[in-house]
Amino acid sequence: MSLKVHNSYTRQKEEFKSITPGHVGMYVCGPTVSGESHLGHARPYITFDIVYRYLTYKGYKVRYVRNITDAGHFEEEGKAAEDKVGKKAILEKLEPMELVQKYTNLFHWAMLQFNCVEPSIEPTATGHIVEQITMIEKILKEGYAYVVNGSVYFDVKKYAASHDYGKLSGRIIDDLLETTRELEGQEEKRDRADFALWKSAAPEHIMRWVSPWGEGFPGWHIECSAMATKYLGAEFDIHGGGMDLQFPHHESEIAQSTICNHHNPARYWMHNNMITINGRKMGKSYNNVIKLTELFSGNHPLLTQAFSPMTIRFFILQSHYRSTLDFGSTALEASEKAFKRLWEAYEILMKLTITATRQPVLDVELNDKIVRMVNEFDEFMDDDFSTAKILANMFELASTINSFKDKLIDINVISAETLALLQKGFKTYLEDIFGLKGATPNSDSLEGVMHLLIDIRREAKSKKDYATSDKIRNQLSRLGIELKDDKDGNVSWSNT
RNA sequence: GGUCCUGUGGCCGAGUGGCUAGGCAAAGCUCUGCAAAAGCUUCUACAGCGGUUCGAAUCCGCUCGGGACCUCCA
Repeated sequence: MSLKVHNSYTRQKEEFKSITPGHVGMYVCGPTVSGESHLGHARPYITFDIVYRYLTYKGYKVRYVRNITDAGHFEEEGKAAEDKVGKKAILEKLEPMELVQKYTNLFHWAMLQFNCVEPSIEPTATGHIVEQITMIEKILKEGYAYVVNGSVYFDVKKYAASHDYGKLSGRIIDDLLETTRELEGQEEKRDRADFALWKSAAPEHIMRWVSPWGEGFPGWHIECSAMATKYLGAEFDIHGGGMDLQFPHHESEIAQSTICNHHNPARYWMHNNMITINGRKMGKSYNNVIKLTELFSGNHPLLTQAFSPMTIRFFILQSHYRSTLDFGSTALEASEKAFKRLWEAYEILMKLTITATRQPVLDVELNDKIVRMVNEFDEFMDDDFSTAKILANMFELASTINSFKDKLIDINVISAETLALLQKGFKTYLEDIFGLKGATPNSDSLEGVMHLLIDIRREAKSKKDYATSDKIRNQLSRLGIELKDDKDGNVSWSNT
């Protein structure tokens, strides 16, 4: 079976073939650590975490590079240059690097909560100023950039004359060149479509570096090109990021890298869609963001309760990464319940064993159905990472699993091989590929206490002392522990 | 204004022209001391109008609605 990936560059699903057999180089645009991450940011990191995990599952050795943007860029190109990081730092009376550190730590904490695998390399923009300057010099030498007042701009018009500028984002170069909209302070640029490779720093600009063109700071797009080139080479396999980065960020990256390295940088461009609220993109400019800390604590007017990182992760997995996903408290509540049910079924599944002592009578139809549905996991995943379809199959299988447990269906009607396949399929997908986790295991002492309480309750019930038995059940419920009377007389329990 | 995406049942969401996605909610039933959990059943939708086709949620056209990008943006 071969993996098919939707390539934004060609707007088609293409068979994935890595440049170096057995190896994959993947670059994903990481966070700008000048503020707290919100729900929208979680999507690419979780999406590409799944991509990374799946490629690994398929046997590839993946070098996953995700940058940290810690260099302050201009707030709005052309306007009085102001350092995003630096400006806020003054307000908060912090060193820029102190601020950067704080939000980097917070970001790492969030990634840990989401159970995202750490990237192989997590380079910072400030740590690669030299590489960026070197790259700009190369572009200048090639004749595709020009210097004005200590700033360097990329000559888009010249590039477009011989290259396909706008292909990735579906932009028409003439439109870009002819757009009548006037922005202030654009006089330096020869053309409106040009973008900065290096910006001369105004005196109040805190973050600044010495360069051949004077003190300044790198343009927004160059860091990704420089770091991707350094760690993945002139041509690598996958470049990922949010759809909103397609233009101008990724388009510019292609232009820079192509001139510098004489190579289209990435074979496959993957873009995740946005998370929306009431149909509108979640973003700072819309003032509708829900920070991850707010999500985890439930401390936000739009939230009815706190939501765990795994609920969020599951929520994201239930849709396809290229579709918009509409956030809502009710939608998250649904995901929370669904995930709980699925995970409990998974735990039950892992404890199931074939118990037949004599030759079992196989239910061929059920066997085949289970085998087919589990085998579809890979099939769906190969089809541009259709995680939602896999979950749909899992829910159908969950009913069967629960029926096995409740003895509504005799476990012995399926073969040991089928059960093993089912167990392996669930484990591999839920844990290894989807990166989901159940609650942290309970301590031995709590297990012991629960055992005792369940025992006392059973005794009370046998004496028809329902006052006592209900008291135990209700008090535990208040503590967030749910008792479940199983069909076979056993009592199981779970933290809610 | 330009470029592009999108409109699925109460809600969230899969959907490659023909076969019930799935989840949550709701209702009924089974089980249960009661409940919860679990299982089973019900709710059969594709914005509107035309067209192509034996057959369309899926292709084409128009209309209406929503959104993204064109500026920092996941």
